[in-house]
Amino acid sequence: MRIGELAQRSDCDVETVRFYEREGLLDLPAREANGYRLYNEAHLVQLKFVRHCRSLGMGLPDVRILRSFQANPDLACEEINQLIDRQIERIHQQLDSLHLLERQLHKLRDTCHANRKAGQCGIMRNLARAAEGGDCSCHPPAGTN
Amino acid sequence: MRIGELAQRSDCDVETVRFYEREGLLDLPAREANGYRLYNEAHLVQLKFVRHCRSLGMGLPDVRILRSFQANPDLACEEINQLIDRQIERIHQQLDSLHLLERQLHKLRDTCHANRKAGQCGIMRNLARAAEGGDCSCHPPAGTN
DNA sequence: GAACAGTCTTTAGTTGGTACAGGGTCAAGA
DNA sequence: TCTTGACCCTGTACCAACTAAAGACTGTTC
Repeated sequence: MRIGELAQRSDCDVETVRFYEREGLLDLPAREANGYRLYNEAHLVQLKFVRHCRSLGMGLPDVRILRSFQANPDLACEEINQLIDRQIERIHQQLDSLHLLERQLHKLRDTCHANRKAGQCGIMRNLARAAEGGDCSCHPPAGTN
Repeated sequence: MRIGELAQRSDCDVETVRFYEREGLLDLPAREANGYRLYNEAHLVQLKFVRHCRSLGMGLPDVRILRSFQANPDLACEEINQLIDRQIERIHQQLDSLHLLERQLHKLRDTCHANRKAGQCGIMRNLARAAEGGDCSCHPPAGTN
């Protein structure tokens, strides 16, 4: 199949396929006489594998590592487990900081509901107060929660 | 004060200050005879304002908008409220997708605890099965939860 | 033969900075 | 006077993971 069909069957952009090829995440395809890339079912499986890993939030270096484990199935899988554990840890940290951010934004939002002039807006006053070194609603000093 | 002091007092990198200047987020400073930038306290407040907004996850275009409201305090603040509401909505969406990701990664992780060969590793087999079009533990078909 | 879809390579843009390279400035110490 | 070291300057390249576009070629269809 050509690149368009491969991309369509893997729900992936044509440009992205070429990008993965450059990044060494897909085996090089054969070429037709006119230079067009020619893929087989194995390429489709490879590409779906990469997309699946990406959908789990893995970076391309990690995907590359997992691909090397596929190529060498006799290696011990401990590194695979650690790799997944690192993803989980990363997600946890992101969740923590996003939860904090959510609280901060809600506190800030609660300082203005009316439709006032910007100079009287509680949100703007909060942001300005913080910039001048004072306390803001979104980042209250410890113990004031 | 010079750029080094400004950066240090705002807990910000010198390069970042110059970057914000290029991006139009800081008023242009005066220059000493030798070309060094010369800042005043107003610049420090501006910079802290920008950093505070960034710490709330806002993008630079949104910070630019808030700065324009500071410059025009007579404008209606409705747009400010909407801007904050957009941040909150964005955070909510990120939280949702991260929660989903977390569940998926935990399910995947649960398929291998032993130290096996990569070819027998439940994680690798799951990822490979998904790439071949089958069901994986991390993305179970609807209703199989 | 002309339109149009598909493909090719190469290059640049995205976000919010970070990191040089290669040079100038200035005060303190030998 | 020379040198060291800290600071500053501009301009450019780099990061992730694509995305888009320029400019050219191929292939099918009417």
